[in-house]
Amino acid sequence: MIMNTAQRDKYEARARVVKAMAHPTRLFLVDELSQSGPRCVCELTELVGADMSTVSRHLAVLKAAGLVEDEKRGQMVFYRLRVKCVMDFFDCIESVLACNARSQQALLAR
Amino acid sequence: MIMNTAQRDKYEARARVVKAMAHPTRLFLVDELSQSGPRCVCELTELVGADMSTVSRHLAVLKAAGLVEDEKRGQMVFYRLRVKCVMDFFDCIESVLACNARSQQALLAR
DNA sequence: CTCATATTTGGCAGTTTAGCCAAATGACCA
DNA sequence: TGGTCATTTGGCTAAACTGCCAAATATGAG
Repeated sequence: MIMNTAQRDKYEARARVVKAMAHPTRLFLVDELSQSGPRCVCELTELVGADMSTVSRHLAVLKAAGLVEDEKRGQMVFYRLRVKCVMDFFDCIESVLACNARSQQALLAR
Repeated sequence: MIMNTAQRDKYEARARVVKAMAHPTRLFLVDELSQSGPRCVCELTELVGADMSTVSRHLAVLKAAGLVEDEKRGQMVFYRLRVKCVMDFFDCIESVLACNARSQQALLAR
C-alpha cells in the first residue's frame, strides 16, 4: 500500500492532532482538563507555572487541533476538553514507557 | 495540583513518546507496521516514497522512543512495532478529526 | 579481496517551534 | 470615561526538526 496523495493527507491530518499534544505542558493541560473539567486560563497558568502568554499560546494550539474548546465567561476564558478518549492515549503512552523501563532494567542487569 | 518536578518529568517522558509520532511519515510507518508486521527499511522506503536516509532517520526516532524495535537479518534491517495499543491511538485521533469535520460543517451551514 | 546492496551517519539549509516581554484587546466596575 | 483585570497577539531570539546529498559502515556474493 504505497502512500498516495489521499493517504498523505490522512496522515498529515492525524499528525496535526498528535503534534498538538507533543509538548509536556500541553499534555499536562489535556490531563488536567480531562480530570477536573473546565478551567480558566488564569488557573491553568498558575498550575503550569509559566508566563500566561505562553499558556495561552499552548491552549490556542490545542484549540486549533480541535482538542479543546473555549468559552468566554465575563473577562475570563474557560477551556474544556472536547474529546474524552484522550485518557486511553495516556494509558498507551504509559505502557510504552513501562516497556522502555523494563528494557532498561534488562540492560543494566547484564 | 500544581506541576512539581516529578510531574514535570512525567509529562516530559510522555511528550517524548508523543513527539516521536508527531509526523505524518512516522504515523504512516507505525500504521503500516501494526497492520502488516515487520518490514525492512527498503520496503518501507518504497512505500513512503522518500529518500532512504530520511526513512531510516524516522525509524530511528521511533526506536529511540521505544515504539519500534529492529532486527538485523543479513544485510537488511527489519523493524516491528513494540506496543500494540497504538491502534487505539488512531481511533481516538480519528474521532477528534470527525468532531472537527462536524464543527466545520456546522460553520458552513450558517 | 572486490564489488554490489542495505542501512546509517555527517553535515548543511530551510522551516518550525518555544518562551518571554511588551503592547493590544475586551470586559467589568466605579 | 478612566482604570483594572484576564487574555491574546506582535515581535524577537534560541533551539529543535526535516530532508536531501554524500560519505561511512556492514553484510553477502563471486
